[in-house]
Amino acid sequence: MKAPRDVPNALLESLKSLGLTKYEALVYIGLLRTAGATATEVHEISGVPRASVYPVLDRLVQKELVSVSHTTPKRFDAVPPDQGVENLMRRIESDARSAREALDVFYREKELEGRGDRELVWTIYGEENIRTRLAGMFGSAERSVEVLATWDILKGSVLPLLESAPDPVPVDIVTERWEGEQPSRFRLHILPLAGLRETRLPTENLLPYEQSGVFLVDNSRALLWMGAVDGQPSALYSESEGLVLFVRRHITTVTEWAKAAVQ
Amino acid sequence: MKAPRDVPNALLESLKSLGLTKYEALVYIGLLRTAGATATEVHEISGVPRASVYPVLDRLVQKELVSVSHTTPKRFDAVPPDQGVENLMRRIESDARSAREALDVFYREKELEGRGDRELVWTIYGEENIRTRLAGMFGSAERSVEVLATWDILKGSVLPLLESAPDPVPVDIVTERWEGEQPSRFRLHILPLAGLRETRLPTENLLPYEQSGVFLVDNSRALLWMGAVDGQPSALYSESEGLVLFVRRHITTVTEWAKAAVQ
DNA sequence: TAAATGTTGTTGCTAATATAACAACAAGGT
DNA sequence: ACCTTGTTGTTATATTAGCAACAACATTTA
Repeated sequence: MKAPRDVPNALLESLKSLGLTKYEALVYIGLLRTAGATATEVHEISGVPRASVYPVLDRLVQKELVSVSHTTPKRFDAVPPDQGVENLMRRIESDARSAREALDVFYREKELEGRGDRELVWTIYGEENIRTRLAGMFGSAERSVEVLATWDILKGSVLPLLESAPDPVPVDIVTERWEGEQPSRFRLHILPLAGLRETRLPTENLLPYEQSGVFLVDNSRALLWMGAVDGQPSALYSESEGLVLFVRRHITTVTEWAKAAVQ
Repeated sequence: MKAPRDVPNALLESLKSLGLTKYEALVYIGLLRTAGATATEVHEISGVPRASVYPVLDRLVQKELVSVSHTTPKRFDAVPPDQGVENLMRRIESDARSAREALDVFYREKELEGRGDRELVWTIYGEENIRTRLAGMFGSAERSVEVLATWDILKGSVLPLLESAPDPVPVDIVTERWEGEQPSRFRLHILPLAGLRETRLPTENLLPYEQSGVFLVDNSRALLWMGAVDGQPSALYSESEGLVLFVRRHITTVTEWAKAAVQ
């Protein structure tokens, strides 16, 4: 009989987050390695106590991960991984749907009451969240959109979002280089960094980071993309006068430097 | 201050299966209903003990469900439900991917060793699983495919699968009616049930069920679709001589009856 | 200014619950 | 008589939930 050869811990964790317990995972994996095992064999292969194997198998059948024979003793067989994982995901996705709907009810209530976060500075974690916020900012712009960011960030994450800015609103972009054709939709300001290096201007402070940038909309809402600190990128968002003013000045200053350098 | 108004239990369960604990769910929901709450306010709104609120908020930030302000005291805000649920699903889907890959490794090992389930009868639960098995049967057919099933099951689940049968293999279908054009790819045998009713033949035993059918491939592999017993449909699958013979005779008999009735 | 009060954020401990593991046994087959 | 299957109840163990106490700091009051 096969040994209850041990299972990578990462796999157990993954299966747990798909809704299986440790035993369910072990039994399913054990069954994948055999064809039609009895409960006792399942116990031997998976290392799960024999008595626990019965309820576990019941649950796995319920979850559409194993099928049962009609012999006595019963024999069990695993559904192929693709199929099985899909069966699990179906349940989870349906949960996600209903959760989303129920949560929206709560969320809508808040929308009515005005937002009181005008003076606060928020930290946003995760690129997805940052991009969503940026899209919201650009989409609701009424007078101006100003972007000062490294090319990598523009290319990878920001440019598609800028499309959502309303047409009449001017979009200023300051960056250190541009690949591909220069779009007429935006007002581009390229910083000749290579050239600047040779002047005595403090170029290291111009665009000193990889993957960073500042974004200002309507002179009233600012977002600071801080790049990846500990794995996932984070950003600051604020509508406070202070931070907006800071960003306002920062962009102006850099643009002025750029002009000076070109001359 | 808002009351910790209670939360539908189904929602808590859904969020749990997305990987949140009860507290995490309560705090997230509480935050959805406010704009920028301090830890203490979160405690008041969600009903979660104040001391527990801090670690819970940490975890929610980690999971990209809430953002933090930079004030003292810190203020917390929830990301919108759509976004939040999507962030959770991203983790789960990545787990699903890695689990599928890891499981496949185990599964492949078994593929090599010949299948020893020739004499067994398997119960398959869930329409998805049944259809997968049927697709496998049809796809690997070498000499014959025979189908005896009610029209509802054919139309809803089986016909698309039959396309996967190799071209030279003859496909016989026996059913009680046919909507749409009759495909030349299959040999159709329509049972004039309405007419049969008036004879003294035991028509009730011909196609007595809703949503049922039998499938036979190469005279060696049979599947009995048993319809929905307790919610989800189930089926028997077997390569055993006994069951195959039974199905063989069943199909033949019904076909003969049909001929007799037409005459 | 100093004491009183209140709030934030931490730490460590206890209670409740879900999961895991074991022991014992009835039913049936050899 | 023996072995195996399947069931039941009981005991550990881990995770989650809940509580109490406190240091740090800010705000109020005498």
